[in-house]
Amino acid sequence: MGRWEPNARGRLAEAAFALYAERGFEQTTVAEIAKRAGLTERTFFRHFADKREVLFAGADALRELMVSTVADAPASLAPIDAATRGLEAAGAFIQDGGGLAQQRQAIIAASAELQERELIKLAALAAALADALRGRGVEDPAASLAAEAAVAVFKIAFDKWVNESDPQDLPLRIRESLEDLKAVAVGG
Amino acid sequence: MGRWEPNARGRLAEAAFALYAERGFEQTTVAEIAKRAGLTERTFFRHFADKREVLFAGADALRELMVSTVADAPASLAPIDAATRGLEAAGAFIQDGGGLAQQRQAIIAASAELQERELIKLAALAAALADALRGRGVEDPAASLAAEAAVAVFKIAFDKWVNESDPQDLPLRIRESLEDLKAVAVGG
DNA sequence: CGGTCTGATGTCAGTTACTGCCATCAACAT
DNA sequence: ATGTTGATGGCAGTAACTGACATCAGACCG
Repeated sequence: MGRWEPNARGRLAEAAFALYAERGFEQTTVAEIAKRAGLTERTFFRHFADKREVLFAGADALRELMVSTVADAPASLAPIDAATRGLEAAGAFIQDGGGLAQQRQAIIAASAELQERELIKLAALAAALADALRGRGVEDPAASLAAEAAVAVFKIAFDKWVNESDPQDLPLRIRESLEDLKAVAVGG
Repeated sequence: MGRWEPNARGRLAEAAFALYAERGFEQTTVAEIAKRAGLTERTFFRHFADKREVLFAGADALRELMVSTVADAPASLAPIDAATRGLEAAGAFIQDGGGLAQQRQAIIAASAELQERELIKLAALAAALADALRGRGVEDPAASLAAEAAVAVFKIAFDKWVNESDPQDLPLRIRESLEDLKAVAVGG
């Protein structure tokens, strides 16, 4: 047996998640999280850059999944459709999380601070998607606009999906929202 | 002469702006801002909710301008075009700010914290635009999608404009970006 | 003219997020 | 055995905020 219980990071994340859900993000102190995980405040900050970041630990992996999906999408696809393939892949992943996304969303929805962090993660996602599109030979501003539009589609689709009583097919909601956007964009 | 120098709020904003520009946002303390304005830290927090908010004091007025412009736009306009009218009005206002927008943007671009705040202001803007569109009889999800797409257009257009050596016609850039988005959206 | 009230500010103590620095000590390598 | 390493603890310090109370010029009132 090691000197310490294993998986300190996981225990911290679990404790934080539980406490944020119970009392809300602002009403939870890092000291409480650490105590619940059997660790100290200092150790929390060695594993997570700040009190918010613990809820966004998976964002990098999700972004990489989206980027590689876009990179591997058929070259025949238009930029907006290629970007949406990335969203669908992420959507399928999120959906298989066993309700974690819903709990996480409830926590975030209750805190303006957490919404700020969520938004900057989505902005980073848009930037990464734009990069991936440029890698497919799409020029700016089309690449940036397609990426931003795709993220908007994702936001709307996720919001619809997460508020369903029994969230089912997120990739489908994404495709639906993309069609809605196309209809809206032709507009006048 | 009054008991205190007049316009405490304005002096605080000016001091904050100058210090953020000189040393950067994170390297500036609220105590320094207050001292430069001839006031105390406590007074700063009576005028501004937090250290970031001082840079976003005008956001409400800008949002109201956009919302009322959308509400007053010709009923014949498609949702995305009505929303863009709101953006153009805001763009004209920003452009008349005498270079303030450029300085402000340079400060924000240098700080992740400030970018987070900027993004949540833009999200609030999208929500307000969606409301205004619903007031025009546009149903969801078209209202939300048009609003999100419009804000994406604004982001791209503003970014292009602010990085020009001699920023000229922001409303024009917005119209150009809207056309680009329409071209991108028809896609596949 | 004198009293009272108000609103903007000051003062101060307290909480909490976060950081830097050094100590500890099991596990591992040599 | 001995040295090194890596994850953790402990502790002091900074700075963003917050709540409670004091102050006092000017307005208002009689």
